[in-house]
Formats: sequence, structure tokens, C-alpha cells
Amino acid sequence: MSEQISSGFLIKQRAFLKLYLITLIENKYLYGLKLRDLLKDEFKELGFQPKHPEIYKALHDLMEQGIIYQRKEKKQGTVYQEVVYYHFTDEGREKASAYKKLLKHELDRCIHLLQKAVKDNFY
Amino acid sequence: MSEQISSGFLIKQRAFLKLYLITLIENKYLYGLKLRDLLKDEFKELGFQPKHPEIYKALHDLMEQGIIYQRKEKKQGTVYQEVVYYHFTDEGREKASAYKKLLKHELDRCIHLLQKAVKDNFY
DNA sequence: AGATGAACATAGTGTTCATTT
DNA sequence: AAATGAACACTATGTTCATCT
Repeated sequence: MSEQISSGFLIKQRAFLKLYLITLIENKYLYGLKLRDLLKDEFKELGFQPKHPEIYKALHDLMEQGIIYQRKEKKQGTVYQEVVYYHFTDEGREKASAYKKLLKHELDRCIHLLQKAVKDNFY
Repeated sequence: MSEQISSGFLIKQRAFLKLYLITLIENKYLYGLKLRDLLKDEFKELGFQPKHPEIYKALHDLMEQGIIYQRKEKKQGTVYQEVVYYHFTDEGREKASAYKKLLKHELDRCIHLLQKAVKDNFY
């Protein structure tokens, strides 16, 4: 059912993106492609360019987990167009914070793994 | 042809293992399954349990890159059995060190990516 | 053209199987 | 049984396509 965060090696891109999307939905009002644009820009210097289907799949995962839901709304700006914005469900914030806690441990584990590799192979 | 180290997100397990295998071949005299045992043990606490086919594929990659070659030798110990040990080719050490330099940058990039995620989502 | 999403293709890795010693 | 490796299967992700505004 619910996807894996990792398989013991490093965190999966999907989980990584879900973490960011939760934080972005908490703090910004953006629809799918704009979320991708923001993330692309954010990671540009680190060479990571998330693709739009991954963003959508991550958002759909968060919906399946009952954390967010989507609402079609008029695009903010000049042209009339309906786009999909995301909002937390009633229990969404709580679930999100549980997920984030999980991810925090996972990120720490991954950082340790990589730092260990630097230590073991270069010093 | 030669495999990718990453796709812009995190380093691939294969590349990660190749780095370790180079270092192990530099410093120890072990055949395939023993290399896996050692790595399994090394990463046990971090929840990473590399599987034997991945180890073999990583070793085969290093051979295709002309860094190492294999030599069947009698297993060190009591029972007579031929196992496969790995040695650096003539240009192997140089190539290995070039590969390691590459991987060092990749590891650093990945660490930054993960540390950024911690910063962006938890502080 | 921009936005959403599905469909399809590929790649990376894991599980199982075959062979030999 | 231990060791090596191939074959096969599955999952994660990327590329392309379809639809709608």
C-alpha cells in the first residue's frame, strides 16, 4: 500500500518530495506546477531538478494518506483558469507532523551513512 | 555504457558500493561474499544490508572500467576451494583514485542536499 | 501555451534460481 | 553448505502523450 521511505539505503525521492510539499503547503499557496518550479529553483545549484510527474505523484500519495485534499480554484492572476490547490484535511496537520518526524529520522540516518562513507573512504 | 553515479537526486547504491569496494580491495584481501559480509556488518546499525548480487554487479562494473581484474585463488583457510579475489590492474590504481575523487564530490553534494532538507523542513 | 494527469518506458535493485566446489 | 553469477521480477523514476482551459 503506502510507499516505502527507503529500502535501507538512501531515502527515496518520493518521500523526500513529500516532506518538502508538506512544508510548502503549510507556508505557501501554490498549485502543482508552481510547487515544482519553486523546488526546481531551490535545488538548482545542487543539480537536482524534480520532474512534474514526481511532484504530482507525491501530492497524490499525500492525498491517499489523508493528509491533504485538492480544491480547484481560479488561478491567482490575470487569466481565468482553474488550477488545483492543496489544503490540509482536518487530521492532516497532525498526520503531517507525524510523517515529518519519521522523515527527520530518515534524513539523519542518510546523512550518517554518507558521512561514514566520506570518513571510511577518504581519511 | 558506464553507469550513472546519480540522476541528480541522491547517489546510486551501485556507485556507493563501488567506492567502498575500491577501498576494501586497497586494504584487505577478501573475495565476494566476504566483502559483502564485511559491508553488511559495517552498516548494520544504519539499517543498510547490501545484497550479494549488488556486490557482484559493482565488482563487475569495476572490471568493465578496467580498474580491477579477478583471479581465482585457493580460499585462505582449511578447506580447498577456489574463490574469486580482485586485484588492481596496472592503470587501476590511478583510475580508482580518479573515480574516488568524483565520488567525493558526489557524496558532498548529497550531504548538502540532505542537510538542506533538514534545515528547510525542521527549522 | 500552461496545467494536470495518465500511460508507457527504462533503470536500479531485490529475489530466486542454477551451477560448481 | 558456501560461492559465484545469471535470470527474473518488481519498484522507482523519467519520458512521452492526452486532455482541458
